[in-house]
Order: sequence, then structure tokens, then C-alpha cells
Amino acid sequence: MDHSSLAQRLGRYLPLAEPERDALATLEESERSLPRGGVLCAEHAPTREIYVVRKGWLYSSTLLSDGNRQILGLHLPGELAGDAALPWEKAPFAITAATDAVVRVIDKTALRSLLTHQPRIGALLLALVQIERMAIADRLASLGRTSAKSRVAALLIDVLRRLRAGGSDVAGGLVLPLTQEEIGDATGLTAVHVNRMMRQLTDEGLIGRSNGRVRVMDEARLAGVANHIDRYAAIDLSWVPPAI
Amino acid sequence: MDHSSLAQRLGRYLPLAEPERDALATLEESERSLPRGGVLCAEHAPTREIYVVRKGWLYSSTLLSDGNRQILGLHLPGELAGDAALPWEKAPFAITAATDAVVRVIDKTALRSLLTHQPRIGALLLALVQIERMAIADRLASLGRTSAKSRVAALLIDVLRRLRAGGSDVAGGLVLPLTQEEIGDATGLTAVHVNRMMRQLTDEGLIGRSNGRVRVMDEARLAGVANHIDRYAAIDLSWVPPAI
DNA sequence: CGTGTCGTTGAGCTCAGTCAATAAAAGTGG
DNA sequence: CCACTTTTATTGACTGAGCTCAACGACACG
Repeated sequence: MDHSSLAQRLGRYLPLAEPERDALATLEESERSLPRGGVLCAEHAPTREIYVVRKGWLYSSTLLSDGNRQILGLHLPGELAGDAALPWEKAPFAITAATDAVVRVIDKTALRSLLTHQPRIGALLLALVQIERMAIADRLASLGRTSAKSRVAALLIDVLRRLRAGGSDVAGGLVLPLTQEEIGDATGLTAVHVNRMMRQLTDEGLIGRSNGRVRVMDEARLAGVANHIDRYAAIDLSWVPPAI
Repeated sequence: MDHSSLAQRLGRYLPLAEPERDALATLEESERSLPRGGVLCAEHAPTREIYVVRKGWLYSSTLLSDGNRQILGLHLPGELAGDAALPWEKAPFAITAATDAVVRVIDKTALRSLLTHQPRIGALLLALVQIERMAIADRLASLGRTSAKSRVAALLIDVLRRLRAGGSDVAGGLVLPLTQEEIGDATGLTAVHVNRMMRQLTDEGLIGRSNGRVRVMDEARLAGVANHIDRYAAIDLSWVPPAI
């Protein structure tokens, strides 16, 4: 357990000071492994922890009362999961492993002292959450106002850019370890229609597929179809209090 | 300018300590009035401020490259607006007045020192943002996985409960100061179809309408149609660092 | 008393959903 | 390693919820 995962995540935007890194290093406790399909945190289960993904993909989802499922977001390696559940005693969504996965577990109560003693980390975390909030807002616009093809394209582009931001090598094409049912639950479509849209994107030369592997052939054009806006390029955290 | 609006907003969940209230009281600067339709902050405009709504309704929206608009969220009296734009130099969304409105303006840089010196306010703000993030997630599920009628019902129920939480009297029916076009942009529908859904809700006795005024006749049944889950009831902020 | 905005309703169309059948993988136990 | 089951992907035919286009009425406002 060499470095702090949370420090790595927060450090993506601004360099952390020595005492901050030290404080973060004391946070992480255990590592937990899950098989594909394993539930890290069930909906309505008590929430005592937040997670940092080390390996694999996970997703958050809610089950509507009519039985439908909505995937609220994906959690790729290096990203947080479960932090959105902080203000609730019982989880408002489930967290499930889309692939075999490994996560670091951080205790909620441990966060408490961290926020008190390292206010700058609190501010940075606040910024991080706002960024993720805007990401959901963009997905809201995607579901509310774009076609099925755009939505699928948006998912692909989003994943591609986040994997890249997380340091993964995506040049050789990415493995999309989601079933079409899952893609549907994320984009508000049926699995059948996801399949048709993937076929269309393939026929148009935007993506290539071979045994589950999806390769983005023309990122710019795909981003165009997706109505994608790269928010990450313009992030500005100069308002975060400076390191002491 | 008697009390701090932000203090009122944050104090909804936990009592604030004296020094915290004092710190918040120094924050607020000016009050700004807007006519209906007035733009508080244009998309891509520099973001130097966040806002607290005093009177009237506002909404945040993005314009997609295909010309479609998505309303990302409403801002009712007592609520924050523009805080989601904190991590960007240029606003990722516009803020527009849905009615004549009055807002308090808080400077971004003023927040900086507040977060440094009052870490507990940072934590509380973090919680508040997570709550708003979950609210968008619920809307995502609404757009992605429910029918047009449900979405309109969800909007109505959401507004009703937030108005109530903000201290408004909604017993006599609420005035919904949104055009059907705006409701459509919020719910991912066309204005025409919003109209049909409102008619249906009216015919089923769930709501009553008279000259723009909407009255919720059967809140429980409407909440059922909306697949609504009341997140506010279960909020638990015991993990926030205690006041000194 | 025009003129523009908003709400309302009808008719027809289309995108995405439903149902169904088959193929292709991926597990699973012997 | 093979037989067997379950999951996932794919495609076609049909249906329907929600969109488009269009017309008209009701206001508000200069």
C-alpha cells in the first residue's frame, strides 16, 4: 500500500503540500477485491465508507420503483466512488463491479478529521465533487436532448477521455467491459437499441469492434456526433486556497 | 442586508457556531435584481461569483451544439446558484431568471479565505453539493428511465417539496412560473407534449390548474406517478466535523 | 388594437421500444 | 476436455410514445 490513492486523485489538479500528503497517507485502510457483478455497496445499505478504484470498472446505479435501473455513473481506475452518498446514512444508490475490481476503502469518519485539519483538502474535494456534478449535468443534457446514437457516442467519448486522464493507454483501442444492457441502463436506452446504434457507429467508420473490444477510429467525429464538450481542458482551481 | 443568506442555507441542516455565522456575515456583498428572462450569468462568461436566491426563480441551462437547450436545474428562493461553476474560469452553463428575481452575490475569492479559516463550513458546503449532485442524479434517472408523464410529475413534486423546505407556503397551491417550453427543456420533452401531459395529470385529478396556477391535488399519488423518492428526509450529516 | 408570446388541440410521422428467434460466448460441473 | 446451461449479441417485424407541423385562441403589452 505504497501511495495514497486519494492523494493521487486530488493531485491531478493541483500539487499537494507535504503535510497534506502525510495526512492523506494515514487515511487509507484496506483494499478490497470484487468479482465482476459483485456489489460493493447495496442500495439502502449503511454507508460508512468511500472508495478509490485501483483496478477495474464499477458503476453506481439506482433501481426505480417500476423495476427499471439507471446507471448514474461509471467509476474508472483512479476515480472515487461512493462519495456522493456521504450525506446519507443509507446509500441512495448501489455500487457494482462491472469487471473484476480492486478498490481502496476509506472510512467516512476518518474523513471528518481530515476535513478539519486540512481545510485545503476540503476545498479541493469540493472542487472535485463540483466537477463530477457537472459531468452528470452533461449526461443529463445528453439523455434529455440528444438522439440514441449521440448518447452512445457520448458514453464512448467520455470513457475514452477519462481513461486517458487516468493514465491508461487507450491508443490501441479500449476494452469496453460493459454489456449492451449496461450501456443501455447508462444511456436510457434498451439493450436492443444500443446494439443497433453500435452497429450504425461501426458502419459509419466511427468505431471498430472485434470480440468485445471497441476501438475509436475517429475521435473527433465521434465527439461531434456525441455533442461532447471537454470540460476537463478548462478547469481552473486558482480559487482553491494556496498551500501553506 | 440583515442576515447571511448562505448561513441560512447551510444552517438548514446543522446549527452553525457563532464564529462561523460571523465569518459568513462578512461574505455577502451586493444584491442584484433581474427581470424575468434576465441573464445572471451567460454561458462561457467569466465566473467570479456565486449566488443565493432571495426572491423569484432562476434556472441553469446549457445550449447544445445542435441548438437544443437543457435546463440543468432550478434555483428556488433560499437556494444556491452558480456554485457548480466554481472549478471553471468560464461558466459551463447560463443562469437565467424565470421570474423577476433578486439574488445575493458572493465573490469566489471571498470563499477562498472562508474555506481556509472555517473548515467546517467547507465540509458543510461539500455535503450540500453532494445533496445537489444526488438531485441531478435523480433527474437523470427520471429522464433516462421514466415516461413523459412521470417526468412532468417529478418536476412538480420536486418543486413542491423544495418550496416547502425553503419555508414557502404551498398549501394553497403553488404558482408554477415556468412556460411549458421551459418545463420541456427541464424534462427533455417538447412544449407540446408537456401540455398534453399536464392535461392528462389534470384529467386524472392529480393536479388542478387555473390561469397559470398549478395546485397539487393529490401529492401522494402524484409522487407515485413521478417515482419520487424523498432524499431530504434521510439526510444525515453527523460525519461533518463538530463545531468547536 | 396590432403584435408577440404562450397555451391548446389535431393529424401524421418517426425514433426507439417490444417481442421473438437465433447465434455466439462464457461459465460450470463432470 | 466435453456436454450443458446461462448470458450476451444480433437481427427482423411490429408497435407506440413522443415529436413535428399546423392552426387557433387567449392574453399581455406597447
